Amino acid sequence: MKVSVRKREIIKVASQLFKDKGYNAVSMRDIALELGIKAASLYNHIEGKQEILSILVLDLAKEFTLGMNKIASSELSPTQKIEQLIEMHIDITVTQSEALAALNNDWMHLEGEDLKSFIEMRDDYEENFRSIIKAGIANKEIKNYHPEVILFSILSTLRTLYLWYQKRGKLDVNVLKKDMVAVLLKGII
Amino acid sequence: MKVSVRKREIIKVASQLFKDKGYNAVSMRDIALELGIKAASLYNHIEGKQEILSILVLDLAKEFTLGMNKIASSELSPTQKIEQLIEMHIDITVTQSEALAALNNDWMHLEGEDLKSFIEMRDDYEENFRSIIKAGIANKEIKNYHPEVILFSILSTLRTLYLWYQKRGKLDVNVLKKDMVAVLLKGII
DNA sequence: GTCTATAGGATGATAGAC
DNA sequence: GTCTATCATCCTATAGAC
Repeated sequence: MKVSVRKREIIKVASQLFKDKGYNAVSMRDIALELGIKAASLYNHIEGKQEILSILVLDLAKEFTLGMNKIASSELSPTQKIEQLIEMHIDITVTQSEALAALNNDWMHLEGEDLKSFIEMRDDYEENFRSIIKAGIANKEIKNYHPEVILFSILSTLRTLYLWYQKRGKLDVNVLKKDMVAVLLKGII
Repeated sequence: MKVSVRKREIIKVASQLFKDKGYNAVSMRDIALELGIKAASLYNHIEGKQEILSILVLDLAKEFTLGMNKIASSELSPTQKIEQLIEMHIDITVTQSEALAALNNDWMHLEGEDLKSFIEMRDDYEENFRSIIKAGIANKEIKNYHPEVILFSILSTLRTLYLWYQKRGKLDVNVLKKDMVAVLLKGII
């Protein structure tokens, strides 16, 4: 799995364009133009447009899966696990917001096995998160609301954080983590 | 502003396709196929593909703007205003999830004045929401966290609710409102 | 590693018959 | 109101020269 410098450049440039306009609205010519070369030259480094999307989405999905597995299998309490998950999402948002945009918005344009394996990873991730919440409710650490409402409320905030962090990016990451954990866990009133 | 029955059918079918695949991945031929006619026939009812997107996104944006203006200018407390906003989002999610998907994911494919007026409505909406939160903090009704974190956390949950409601759609709307208001306002622990 | 040239197909939209 | 036929343009990708 060695990836050349040029290939990494292509993926990076493409991810920035995907973030703004979406996978389908970005052409190989757009990507090439940004790199100062012709579209045909891209094919010396990558197999095609699909490969760029697969790398972006699947690499990040694997990173989320690894992080979740580590946290889920730890000895922490449910609440502490959720705190760790929130912090993981914030760290990934700060360092990989472009790939996160592709994962959120363009995963449906994956094809074949790539699409299947993405959906499987996403479903596993949600199932792990759901189990942590349910353990917390059983535990009395977490209030007895509908677990799906809790899961959705936290996940949707974390998943779209990238949209907002770029605009309000001046906010210190540690302040963000502290306030975000507090708002999501303890509410606002 | 009279809209023919056929035109409404076209917009409805298109919105369902846009929701699944995104504006750019849906062709006029796809829309026509779903209606059992040829792509060229669509142009007797609509100006073009762009018009479908404009109607979907701008009509819904205007509905949000109206709802916000009514709530913001009421005599309710900041917390009560936020409750009303949450309920409004849930009602719109339940009745217009396809248009909501377009508003969330495809607004950037609007052009010219339509794009400008959408962005203006969206910014106004957020500014109104922000003011309500700040009034609540000044009021001591709402805890003194970073207002942007509170705003983002609530808005991102409400904006992506349509993604989740379709999957877990069996949940009763009133149960959803009750639990969602509680989770967002009072937290989970 | 980049180029030019081009294949082969999809796209949004129009003209004009029925 | 729908059709067939078609245009002009864009798209991803390949072949082969340099």
